[in-house]
Amino acid sequence: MSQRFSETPTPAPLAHRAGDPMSGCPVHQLRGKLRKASLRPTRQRVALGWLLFGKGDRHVTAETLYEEAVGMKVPVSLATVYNTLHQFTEAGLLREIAVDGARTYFDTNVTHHHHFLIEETNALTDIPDGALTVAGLPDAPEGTEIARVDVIVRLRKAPTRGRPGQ
Amino acid sequence: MSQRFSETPTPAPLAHRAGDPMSGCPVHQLRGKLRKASLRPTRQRVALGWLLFGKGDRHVTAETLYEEAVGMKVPVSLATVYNTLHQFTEAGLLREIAVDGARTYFDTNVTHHHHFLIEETNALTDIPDGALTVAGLPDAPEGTEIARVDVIVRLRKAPTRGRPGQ
DNA sequence: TTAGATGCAAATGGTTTGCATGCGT
DNA sequence: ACGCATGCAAACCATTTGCATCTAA
Repeated sequence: MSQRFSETPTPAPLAHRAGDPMSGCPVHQLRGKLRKASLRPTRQRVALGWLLFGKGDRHVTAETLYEEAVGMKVPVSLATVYNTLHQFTEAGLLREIAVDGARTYFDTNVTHHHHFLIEETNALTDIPDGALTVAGLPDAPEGTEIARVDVIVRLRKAPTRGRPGQ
Repeated sequence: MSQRFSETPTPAPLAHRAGDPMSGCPVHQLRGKLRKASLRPTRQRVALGWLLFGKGDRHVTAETLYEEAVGMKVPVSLATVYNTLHQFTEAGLLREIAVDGARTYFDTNVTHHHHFLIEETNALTDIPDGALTVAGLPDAPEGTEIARVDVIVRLRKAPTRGRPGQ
């Protein structure tokens, strides 16, 4: 829900009004964001950025975002979506998450947090920050340091109780 | 290090002497294991089982195991390795782990435990059981229950200190 | 103008699948 | 002998890459 652009000084975050990705002032913020990351604010990068950062925390795959862009009449190719997602990730604007062997997810929430994974649909959700902590981490093997701790809570449909299982 | 065949009544686990996968009595245990899982103890299943369970806890990929088998002169095809790994997993003899978007790992340690992932080499290690615990799990979204909690501790090479970084 | 970005299509790499043959029971 | 298991090669799918074209600066 809350935006987490820890680096954006401007009080108003990106969300402005949904609609034409090219209108309004938030686009300027976006262009700034991109510039700061040494990424030219091209048409497709701005459009994808708009889709990604314009409506709160999201978990997308390349395919997902591509179809969304196509649906919004944004002219972009799948290859560019992949490129852009990776460039955004390198720039720290996105976080890459690999939970199942197949798809790769990108999370617009780059703060430290963990995830629910609904096993049936492969849907990914943020675990509300706060409570969850990992205790008793053993020390990293020598010569290494801990880069990150990822917790995936795998959810399955609860056992048939009131309603018939599907 | 320790074997974890909680269901095997025999005191001596599988390890016997490394060498011909077809010799000795441990093979009988293996055949029994397979039978119990309704898997015909065929030459390649027994051989792969031997490779997997004959030397303590392991993390393999299909490719890894395939090459090991080929190296041991075990006649097996890659497709069969994939099949076998999945069948063993369904039978509860292996645990499947997806940490990066690419390969899938299989862990011979099916007890509840977590993993180190060395980012540079993509090597996977068990985190010594015990200390590590996850606290403050939020309740699962309605209609779902927690199937499993996976913790991946990503390690990166420690910052250059004594010796030059590579 | 010019370096960098995009689009397309072909290449890649891990994994799966179909079907003829082989082997455990 | 029967039927599942195996092997091979082709199919698959997400992702990457090469290269010609385009575009932001």
